[in-house]
Amino acid sequence: MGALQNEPKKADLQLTAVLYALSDETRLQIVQSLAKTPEIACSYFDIHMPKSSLSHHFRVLRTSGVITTRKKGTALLNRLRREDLSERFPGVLESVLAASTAMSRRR
Amino acid sequence: MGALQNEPKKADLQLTAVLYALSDETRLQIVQSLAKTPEIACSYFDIHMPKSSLSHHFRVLRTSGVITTRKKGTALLNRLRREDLSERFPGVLESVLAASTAMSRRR
DNA sequence: ACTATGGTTCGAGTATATTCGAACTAAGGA
DNA sequence: TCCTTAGTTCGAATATACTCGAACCATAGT
Repeated sequence: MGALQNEPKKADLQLTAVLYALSDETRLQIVQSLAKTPEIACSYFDIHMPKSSLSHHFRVLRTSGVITTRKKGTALLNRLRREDLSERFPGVLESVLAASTAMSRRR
Repeated sequence: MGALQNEPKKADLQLTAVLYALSDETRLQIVQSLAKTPEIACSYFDIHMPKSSLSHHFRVLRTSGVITTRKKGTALLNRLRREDLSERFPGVLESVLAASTAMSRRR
């Protein structure tokens, strides 16, 4: 509880909040990883960054409604809210994901 | 010149910058208006806000590459960079526009 | 009960954005 | 030439976000 309660319900998703959450390289990187796997723990990312910073970015993603987090033992498993997002904002997550993976492939 | 030179070339468009520019209600409102008309002057919006603030938001849209601005007499005409954006980030602007007009219709 | 793991929260410092008035500039019209 | 229009730029105030160490809190294992 606590962190997991800040997730907005589907009807309360705000487009601007979602776009803001996605407008950051680190968070986009997290979202890309989540797009490849159903559920991942925060610790599973090879993003070199103090855990309090990572936690901050996960919270932004969580409170904006991009991801959902559930407890599994001692870890927190994160999942993209694909269905909710594509119902409320069809194509947004999909196209951002496509564009961002296209960009990271280019480098 | 000056303001109009800050526009990034198509190849230099940054996804995060575009998403950031779109993650604000005022700017989204501007983008929605621009989507309905080919070109509009800044003064043409019924956004009640001091002109220096409006100018700021137009600059964010301009420097991120969402809009392009050209001079026409004493006014500046703004246009959405639809083609550039959909070539670089297919579907992003389109879906954001669709979602945002859907939201503003709801209120 | 102790310890380790995987995270969150707090707090402070720094950086970045937003707001807005005021001064400026360029172009058009009287 | 003077005035107006349409917008930019500057500067300062305020607000918001990011970064990160330190302290904290569950849960799992020993």
